[in-house]
Order: sequence, then C-alpha cells, then structure tokens
Amino acid sequence: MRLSDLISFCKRRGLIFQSSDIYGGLNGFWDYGPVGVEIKRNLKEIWWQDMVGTHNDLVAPPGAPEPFAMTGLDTAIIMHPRVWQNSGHYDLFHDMMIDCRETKMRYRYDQVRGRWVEAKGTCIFVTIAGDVDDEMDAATKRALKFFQLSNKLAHVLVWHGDFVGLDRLGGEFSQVLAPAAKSLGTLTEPREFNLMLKTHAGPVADDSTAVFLRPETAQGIFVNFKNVLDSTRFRLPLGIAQIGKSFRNEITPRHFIFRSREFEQMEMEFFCHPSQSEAWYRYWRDRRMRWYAELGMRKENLRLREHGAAELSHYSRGTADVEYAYPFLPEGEFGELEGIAHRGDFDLRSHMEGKLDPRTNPLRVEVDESGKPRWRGSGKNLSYRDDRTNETFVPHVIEPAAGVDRMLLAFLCDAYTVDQVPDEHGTPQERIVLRLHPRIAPFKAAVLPLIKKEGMPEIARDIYGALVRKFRVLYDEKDAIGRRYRRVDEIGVPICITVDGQTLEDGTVTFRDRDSLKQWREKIEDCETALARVLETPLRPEGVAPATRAPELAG
RNA sequence: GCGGGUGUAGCUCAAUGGUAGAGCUCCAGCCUUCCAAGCUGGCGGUGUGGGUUCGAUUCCCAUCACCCGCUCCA
Repeated sequence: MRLSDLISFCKRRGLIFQSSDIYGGLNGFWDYGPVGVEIKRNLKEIWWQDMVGTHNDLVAPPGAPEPFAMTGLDTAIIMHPRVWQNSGHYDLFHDMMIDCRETKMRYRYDQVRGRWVEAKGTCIFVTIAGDVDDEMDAATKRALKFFQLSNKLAHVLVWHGDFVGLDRLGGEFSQVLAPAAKSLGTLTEPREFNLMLKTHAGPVADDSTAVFLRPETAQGIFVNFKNVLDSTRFRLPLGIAQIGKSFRNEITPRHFIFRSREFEQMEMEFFCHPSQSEAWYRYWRDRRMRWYAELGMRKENLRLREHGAAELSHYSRGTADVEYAYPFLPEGEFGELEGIAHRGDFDLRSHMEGKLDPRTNPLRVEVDESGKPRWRGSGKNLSYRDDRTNETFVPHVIEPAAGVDRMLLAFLCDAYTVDQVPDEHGTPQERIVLRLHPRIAPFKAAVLPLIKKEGMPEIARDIYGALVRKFRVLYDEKDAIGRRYRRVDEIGVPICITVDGQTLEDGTVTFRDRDSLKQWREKIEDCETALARVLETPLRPEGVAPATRAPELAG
C-alpha cells in the first residue's frame, strides 16, 4: 500500500482531513473526521482503561514485582516557562542552526566540528558534521581535496590545535571549509530555531509574557507529583497517566499524521523505589509491547528495539522503542510508535534542585560561567517518605510515552486490507476492508434491512434503536445489500445484523462477520448479548490480524 | 531548508489560449430476498494571489499544500 492511497481513503471515508482544507491546508496539522474521531477516542479509551480504569491495585499483575497504584491527571497545555528550563526542553529545543550557502545544507551549530590546517601557505578551518567514526581521517581527506593534493601527500598538511566546535571561532567563518563545500566561507551566521511553539499569556505581547505550548505531557505529571501525594493516600509504586495535546515546531512535518506540529500523547510516569526501577522498567516495556499485539497488530510489522549503551543517557538504565513497519519506510525498516524510558531521578531532581546536567555522573546541577545554576529549581521537596520503612528517597521514574496519532496510523496501516470477495455472479471482486480489532472499530455493528419493504425496515429500526443505547451502531437501508456490506467493511465495522425474509417467519436475524464473511442467526431479543459476546472475543495472543468469532452458519 | 514531482468534482482521471468531460461516490426515485458498479433524474470543479492577453484552467511569476529523495527527528 502506498501512503497516498491511505490518505485518499482517509479523506473519502471521513477519517482524517487536512487542517483548514478550504484554505489550502496548513503544514503539520490534521483534523479527524466523523469516523476518525471514533477510532481515536477508542484508542485513548482502551489505553486509559488498561492503565487506570480497570487496574486492580490489590494484586500484582503477571510479571509485576508487586501490587501498585495507578491514577490520572489532566494538566494545562501552557505551563510556567521555568518548567521547560528545568526539564531541559528550553535548551534542547532552542537549536542554533547554520546554513551553507554553497551546498544549501543546514547543520546544527553544535554538531559542526573542525581543526585548523595549513598547506601551500594557506590556513583553513576544515570541518565535518555529525557522527564520524574517524574525525582525523575524514578531515584529512577533505583538506587534501581542498588543497588539490594527492592522498600520498598527507604529510604536507600542518595541523594546528585540536578539533573544536564552531563556537570557538568567534563568529569569523571566512576561512571555514563547510562540511560538504568546495570553497571557503560559505556558512551563514548561526540562527535560532525554536522547536517549542511560543505564544503570550495575557494581551500584552512582550518577552515578559512569553509562554510555550507544552512539547510533551510528562512535565505536567512531574510538577504535580507532590500535589497527587498530598491530596490522596496513594503509596509508591504509583503510576500517573495523562492523555493530551502536545506541540512541536517540527522542521519538517512529514508522512501524513506520523510527524505533525500538533499531536496527542498518552504518557504515564511510574514512580518507584530506585532499587526496584530496573524490574519495573522491564515490566512496563514488556507489557506495553504486548498491548499492541493483543489489539491485533501483526507481529511481523511490530518490534521492540532496546537502545544501545551509546544511545542511552547515562542516568537511564534502559530505553526501548516499540516500532512499527510503516509503509512509508523502506522495506525492512521500522519507525517509532512508543518509547519506554527509565528516567532515573533526573526529572524530579531537576525540578527540585535546578536543571541537571545530563552529561554528569552522578548527576549535578548545570552551572554557568560564574558557577551559579544555569536554571534555578523550584526549591520544593519532591522526595518521598515511605511511612512503613521510614525511608526518604527521590523516586525513580519509568515512562511509557505513546503518540496517539502515530498509533492510529499504525493500526490503520495494519488493518487496511484489499481482498477478494465474490459478487452476485460469483466473480471475485476487490474489496477494501479495515480489519480493525472490534474494540478499535469506529462502529460495532450495522443494522440493515435486506430490502426496503415487507416490514423489514421497521423491524431493523427497532433493533437499531435498542442497540444504539449501548453500542456505536449504524443503520442503513439504502442500495443493494452487498453494496451496504462493502460500505461498512471499508470503515471496519465488525458485524452486520441483517433483517431478512426469515426474520418475518421466526424472529431471527442474520449476523455477518466482516473478516470471514461467515453468517449465522440470532434471535431478535438476543441481539444485544450476542453482539456483546462477539465483541469480547478473546484477543489473539500471537498478534495476527483480528477476526471476530464467527460460529458456523446454523441450518 | 535543498532537489524532484503533483495540484482539474468527495475520489480516480481526461481535455483545452475562447461555454471543462467521464467513471465511481453522493442526493431523489424506481428495481431488488445476502455480498457494490441495473434504470431515470440531480448536486458539484480548474489550490491561492499576481502578471501577459481582447480573453488564462492552459503561458509566466510568486505563494500554499501534498508525495518522493536528502537534511532533521526531544
């Protein structure tokens, strides 16, 4: 499947539209339509129920070290600017970038490094960008090429000093050979790129009222940790969940809803004793991975990737990504769906003491030139006292963080299927069907009179009226029955309930299964329980595409 | 941000420097007893802004958006 096919499909069937469509759209923003909003709400509801709603805090679930509590929050999108200073986002999301006028390449200012080298009476600063295995080897090749020397003449090059960043040049770039350039002095001045969306709290727009839209929901949980403990009787281990919008000024929004500037996150911060944090990390990593498989995501499209030591912050004892083989990626490549991170005590301590320097070990507050904290903390005590052991400690945090939109995209890609179904002449015809798990499906059933006469619509409307009080269901009497089946197949409705000639005789209706096309009969008065039973079909543990349980056709 | 491509009806596509067309969808009706594409009728369109021209959907410029490849990606 091509991504553009899915985008057309999503527009045609009312799943997802471009934001501000009638004005030509806005880069990085998308709207959910009548069908899409149901799917999205279902995903959030399933996650919330799994995390908070149906959690039993009296017993330890399989694989968990001990029983634990779960609760939720809904915090503001706009928070105090100091939150972002101490979370690290302010520094991290304010990148200085430089452009190369010759090659049109853009680099992060702090990722371009170089060294002075002299030959043929000229001294230049030869640079390389990003991660390079052998800096000296790469720089030598570039210098030889610039001075038009053969590879055998490397000894002619006279090197001065060591490799340093561009910031050590004092803004003078005239002798700089940019990473891919052929001539000197092609780099622009460094310019500020702000990845957080900025606005103003209050009607006066000046620096004193500048605030940021949150780039993640997690910080609302960290800064409320003490409030939650003080207002409840929860003990650790405790998980606090939140679902909400986040915003990032992505440089390049791409791939439909995969990377957008306004998106929704489902994050949970799990606070526990440091000595147990690694066990909890493994528990949440495995549980979150299992969740996708249990909702029917094909296991060949899903993988868990543990970050290597080089990728990890030193304070983290582990980070794993749940990844999906999105169709816009090259064959065999996977993209992020959810991250599960062991964050240690970095966040709580940063909000207590001031922003910690993630490069230090053990963690210390980051200081400026005069030795003062770069960003001052709240000064509030965010440690936890266990009243049973009388031990006081700063909890460690395990963070499973999922993006609702890319999760929905992954489930859509996984469910979008074109198969062959015979038409009324028995000739195979192409059919688009969304094989969504019944819990994710936007509607649970469609009630259809076989034909629009002989009293069938009246019976069907009564059944619809009874079901609609409990389920999201559709009623449709327009067009031939086969056409109506196709319509609801396309938006993933798992069950069709058809009122036909036999209904008039014995009071039974036909149940039709979306995936297997199997049919069986249920009594009119049993429709509600029968539908509930089918929708609760145990999930397939091996993670194949979902199929509702379809009893053999009776009679 | 760079390079390439594409913007015509809800969708997929056609055509043209001089009244823009089809199929599907959708709507109204007919027909129809289980897997869309039978019948009749109907609604609906050249992304936006400028320029050239008597006249621009077509040519030119700009802009916006999407797709692909780079770059980036807490």
